[in-house]
Amino acid sequence: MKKKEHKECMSALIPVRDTLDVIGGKWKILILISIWEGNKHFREIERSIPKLSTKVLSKELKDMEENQLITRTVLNGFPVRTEYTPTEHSKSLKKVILELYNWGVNHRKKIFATIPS
Amino acid sequence: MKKKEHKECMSALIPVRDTLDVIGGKWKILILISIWEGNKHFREIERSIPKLSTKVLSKELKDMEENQLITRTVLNGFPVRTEYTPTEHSKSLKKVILELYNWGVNHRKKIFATIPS
DNA sequence: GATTTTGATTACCTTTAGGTAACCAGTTAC
DNA sequence: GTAACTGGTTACCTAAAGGTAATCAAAATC
Repeated sequence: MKKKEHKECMSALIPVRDTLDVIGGKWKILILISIWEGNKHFREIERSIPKLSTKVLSKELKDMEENQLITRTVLNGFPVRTEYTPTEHSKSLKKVILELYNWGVNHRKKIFATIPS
Repeated sequence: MKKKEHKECMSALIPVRDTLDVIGGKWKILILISIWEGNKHFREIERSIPKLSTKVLSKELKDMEENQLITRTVLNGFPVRTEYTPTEHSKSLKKVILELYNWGVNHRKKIFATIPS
């Protein structure tokens, strides 16, 4: 028997990994949506997402700022307020999330159509 | 100052989570692509993906079978062989992955265009 | 003057994902 | 008979993600 052949997997998957890193994790999409919906302040965003802790929110907001999904502005006022606003770039994610949503809906149909057989 | 308003985030995000669970993780997409490319046997798939261990492959193949992305067939022969083949359902993921890829490519452009300023 | 609100940071713990290596039975080639 | 192939399983360990709770300063409210 001759040696089995196998094809090597290409690593042009880096951009796919990048995208999954940006929107992956338990909270990132929820936080993004909260900001898209108009929540601007730290506590406002925190309270809009049940069970989200300040620590995680703080870390995710930094990540999202680095990834240019949001802009952080410190307003000089008496109780110093910070504003988070979505960038134009962030909005290009809406299409991606919609795609994930559509596939997920269809997948549920497939799975539930087969299990109760 | 009146009580700040904040909007609650909807949880129609379950299908998005589902999709991320199905394609998330370090290896799932690589394994899928390997099978799409024609690799059918356990060791063949394993060798096509550098650094992938048998334990992780074994677990991921089970997950993928449950999610109806692949079909597992045991061929009764002398050295018992097992074949993994992609389902039609799995192919609907190609569009999703392409979408992730496109966004990732564009995201890299954005990020690298800003950092060396 | 004590508490509450603002936007956080820090230390510590738990949970999950993933990695390492040994081992199994059956078969075939050396 | 011994080595290597087939398709896996098991026990153990590490690393990363996430959760809990305390703390911070400055200002406003009670």
